[in-house]
Amino acid sequence: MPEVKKSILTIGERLRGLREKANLSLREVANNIGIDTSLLGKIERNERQPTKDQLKQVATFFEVDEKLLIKEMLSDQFAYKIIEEDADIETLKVAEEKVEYLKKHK
Amino acid sequence: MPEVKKSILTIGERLRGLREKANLSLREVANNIGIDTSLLGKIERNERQPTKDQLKQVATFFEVDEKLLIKEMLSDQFAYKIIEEDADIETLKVAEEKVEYLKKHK
DNA sequence: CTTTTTGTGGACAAAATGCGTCCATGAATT
DNA sequence: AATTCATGGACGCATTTTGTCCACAAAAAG
Repeated sequence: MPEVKKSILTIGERLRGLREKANLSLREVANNIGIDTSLLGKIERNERQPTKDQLKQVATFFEVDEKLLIKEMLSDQFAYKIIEEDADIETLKVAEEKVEYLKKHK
Repeated sequence: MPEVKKSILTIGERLRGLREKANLSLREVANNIGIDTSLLGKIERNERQPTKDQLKQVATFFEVDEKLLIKEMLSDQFAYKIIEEDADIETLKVAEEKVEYLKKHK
């Protein structure tokens, strides 16, 4: 039973990975999802954040789960925020509790 | 040994709690920390987000730990984002991994 | 060696987001 | 009645972020 290597990737790195695995140029992908070449490049370098719609397009194009991409992106945002604010990592656990609490109490 | 009741509070609710426990009006607190009465009210109702500076002022005024307030605020933001995007709660765990990863690899 | 393709990046306009203020209103307090 | 208090809408303003255009350099293709 082979070990699954679980790599930590930013959303940009993941998108670039998908594109390179498919051996496509920025322009080819950008055209297909209807955005500027330069913009896609920036997204892959995490200089721009993909909109929900762009993520959806990419997901369909590469046939990957959109929810997964969203998870990748949000976790990026959270992680950067924690580091940027020099906040305790426990903040994320508190957030978990709050989510559960909020889901229970409407 | 008494159980400590651990309540789930938003940053706004917590600030309001502090103020009401001290029996002060919005204006009294707002004047002291140098912001508009209406703004403080909105902050307590989570209609506005306190800036870092405002949080610091509040912390000194009520003599509470500033870091704690920040944690309260950030976890709010994360939780609301998760719910708003209808994202998996596991997103927060991924974020944790990323924080640890980023801290290790500079 | 020249031409084309590819990715990067800067500058900038446009759009979006969010803060803070002013003011009106209604409820509560005195 | 008069004052204090909290709420909330409307709006200006500043900051942030998106998206585009264009130029440039490296790499690939011919």
